[in-house]
Order: sequence, then C-alpha cells, then structure tokens
Amino acid sequence: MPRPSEPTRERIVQAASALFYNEGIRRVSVDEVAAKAGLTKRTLYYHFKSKDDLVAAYLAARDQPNLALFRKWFAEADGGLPVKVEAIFRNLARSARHPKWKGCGFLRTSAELANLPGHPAIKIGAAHKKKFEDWLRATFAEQGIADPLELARQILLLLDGSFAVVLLHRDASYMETAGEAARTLIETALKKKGQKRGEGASCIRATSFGKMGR
Amino acid sequence: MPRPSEPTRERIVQAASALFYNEGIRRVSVDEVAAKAGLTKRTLYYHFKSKDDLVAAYLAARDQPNLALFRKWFAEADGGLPVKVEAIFRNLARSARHPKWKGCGFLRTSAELANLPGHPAIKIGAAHKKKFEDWLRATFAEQGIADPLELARQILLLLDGSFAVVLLHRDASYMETAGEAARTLIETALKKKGQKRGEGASCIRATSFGKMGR
DNA sequence: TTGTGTATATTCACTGGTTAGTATACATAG
DNA sequence: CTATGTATACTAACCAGTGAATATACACAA
Repeated sequence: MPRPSEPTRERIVQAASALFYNEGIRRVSVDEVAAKAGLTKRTLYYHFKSKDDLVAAYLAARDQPNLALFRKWFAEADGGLPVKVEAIFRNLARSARHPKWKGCGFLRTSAELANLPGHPAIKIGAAHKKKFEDWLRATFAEQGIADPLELARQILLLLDGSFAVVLLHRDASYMETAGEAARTLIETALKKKGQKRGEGASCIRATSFGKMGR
Repeated sequence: MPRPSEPTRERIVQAASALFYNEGIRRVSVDEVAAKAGLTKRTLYYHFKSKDDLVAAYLAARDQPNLALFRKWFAEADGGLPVKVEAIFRNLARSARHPKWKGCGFLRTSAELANLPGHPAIKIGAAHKKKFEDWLRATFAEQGIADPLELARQILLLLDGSFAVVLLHRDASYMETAGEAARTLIETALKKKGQKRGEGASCIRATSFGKMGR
C-alpha cells in the first residue's frame, strides 16, 4: 500500500527524533528507527539517502518549534526585559525536571559528532543557535541596549551552559541560577544604556555601538 | 614479556584518552584502543573489566591535570579577582583555537551517555565539575563575596556554556565574551559585598548569606 | 648456583550479535 | 504500463567480550 509518502517521511522523522534524543545518535541503529516507525529499513532508505541525512532531518524538525517555544515563554511573561528573559530559564527548569529530559538535542548532537565538523546536522544546530542569538539581539536592540549582540551572546552562553550543567548533575536548579545571572547582566546593560557621557539623557537611537561582537 | 604492568595500564589510558576525546566514546572500538596502545584486545581486558570501565578511567585521568591547569591560569594572572577569572577564559580561548580542540571531554561524554545517568564516567565528570565549583566558591568566599556559591555557579555556567557554544560554532571568540560576562557578574557581586544595609561598613564576616544556592 | 612453583601478564583465535547500506522483486495508483 | 513506494533477503564489515594456552619474573628450595 503506497501513497502515504509525506506522512510516511514525517513518521520516520518522529521515530528518529524520539530515539536519537533519548538514546543518542550512534547508539540508535537505522533498523531501530525503521521498526519504531513501523516499516522496513529499505523503505526508510527510500526516503533518506543515509543515516547522516536522517540525523540532519531530526534536528531540522526541532528547529522552528524550539524557537517558537522560547519566544512564547518570553512573550507570555509580563514584566520588564529581565523578567521576560528570566521566564525562559524558569520554564526551561520546569522542562528539565521531567524525567525524560535529556538536555538540548542540538548541543548533544554536536558533542557526539564533534569529530565530523562539517556534518550537516551540526550545521543545522549551529544555524538554530544563531537564529536564537539573533532574535535576542534584535529584542535587546529594540530596547536600546548599548551592545545588543554582546548581551545576546552572554545570555546564550548561560542558556547553553545550563543545558550542559543540568544534564551532567541532573539538578535543574542551575537553570534558575542561570536566570539570575542573566538578570544581572541585563540590568547592568540597561544601566549602561542610560549614561551618555557629556550631555543629558536622550535615550533615542542608543541602539548599537561600543565594542564589536564577533 | 610481562612485568611492565602499571606502565601498560597507563599506556592504555593514554591511547583511550586520545581516541575517545578525538572521536567520541561510541565511535571508538576497544580494538582500536588496543591497537593504538600496541597490544591485544585480550590484554586490555586483563587491565579493564569492560569498555565502560575504560571510559571511566579516561575521564578519571583528566580530572586532576585539568583542575591544576585552571588554578595555574588563575594564579599566574596578576590583577584583581575579575582579571584572574577572566584569565581562565582567555587561556581557554587560546586552547580552543588549536585545530585538534574538541570541547570539554567531561561534558561531551555526559552528552553522549545521557541515556545512562548512573554511568561511572558521568559520576566522575560530575565530581570533576563539582570540584571546580567548590574551588571557585572557596576562592570567592576568601574575598568576602556575599554569596560565593551562587557566584561560583554562575561562572561555571559561563564556562561550560562557552565549551558547548565554541564547539558548535567553532568560534573561540565566545570564550572571551564569556570572560566579559564573568567580569560583570564578579564586579556586581563585589559591589554587593560593600553595602550592608542599615549601619556603617564592617566588611568582616560578610561571607555568606542571602538566598540559598542549590 | 640451580631447579621449580606460582601469580602476573600477554597472545591467538573465536563467538554471537549488530551494523549501514543494497540487489532484487513486488505491489499499487494513475 | 509506468512512477512511486514497500518488503524480503542479503552483504561485508564491525564489535564487545571470552576460552584456552603461554610466557615471564620472582620467591623459595635444594
């Protein structure tokens, strides 16, 4: 019975995602993915040209939903900039306490495939994190933060750091610690925003200057 | 020709370390480790009861040297507390620019073996990071920082975050960004140290209070 | 000095199982 | 009858771990 096609591909990605995230890339065989998807390995290889291709699809499928979730957590929190960013860490802590949580799929994949720097899955992971960084940067720029890219990267470092540390220690409270560090960094940046040396206030167009990022 | 014994075990760990760090745990077979060490797999299994045992030995061998290096970087930098901590990030950035650098072995192992939470290698990794955290905490406590544990954890989050991010993007400049964030956090904590609300100064025994850590 | 036993250390050859990927044939829809 | 999709059955390599034999160093006895 052919003809499902796109649903089939989707089903394979779903199966692969669950297995790769829970067990790790190299731990999971293509046979296992096929079995979980309820079809033969040969069929899987009709839709994906290799296991590497499948791994890339696994991360690609996580890209948009993941970003959307972060933005939602940010938007839903009512309060100033520090509170909204802290909300991300708070919600993340809540996720991390679920027993099946196993860290960030992008980071774990890049750690496992660190010997293959050009791997398509790693490129997808890097692009994903860059999108998040850029969204943060734009958000901070709107608020007139002096060096929005610098601050965005600092927050991202705390975020990815908390993924790594919480996974290692299985202690989600580090997420809240990261949230507090983020608040401190944002408040410091907000203070810098106000002080234009020389003349008076005039916060308008205080968007981006100072030491460059990358 | 028997009788090397301890040297042999050491040689196996050296071979395992190079391979596991460069290629990943599950990527590397016991045969490869034995071959690199210049002996038979059966001999390897005389010294280690399983591959998991070997993985644990790989991380155990990295524990002390790694901590010693961080402490050396800290001690050698002349300047105040922020400068000394930043020196760690600066030196780390230098390491990370070497082409063979592939992140933090402890973090990468915990990411790869995330499906085996009780694995001995993960316990060793967790203990390693705790030691570093505790050394930082003690160092901050000596300086009269108000909540030294909180600050130590914040710095640790930046450190491990920079491992993860730099590995993903292959851009060591994030290490320096992390160092600047660390400086901001430390300076903020140092300012808090001075202000006792109510009466006058008296910085003595201003060691630890405020919201608890863990 | 010489013979002998024993724990230590090492090797060869093997097993049972797994793995990514494929050759070939078959089924269904349009 | 031809595109698309699926399944059976296979390959060739790899992999963690083991059984059985062996070689060496050293302690001790003669």
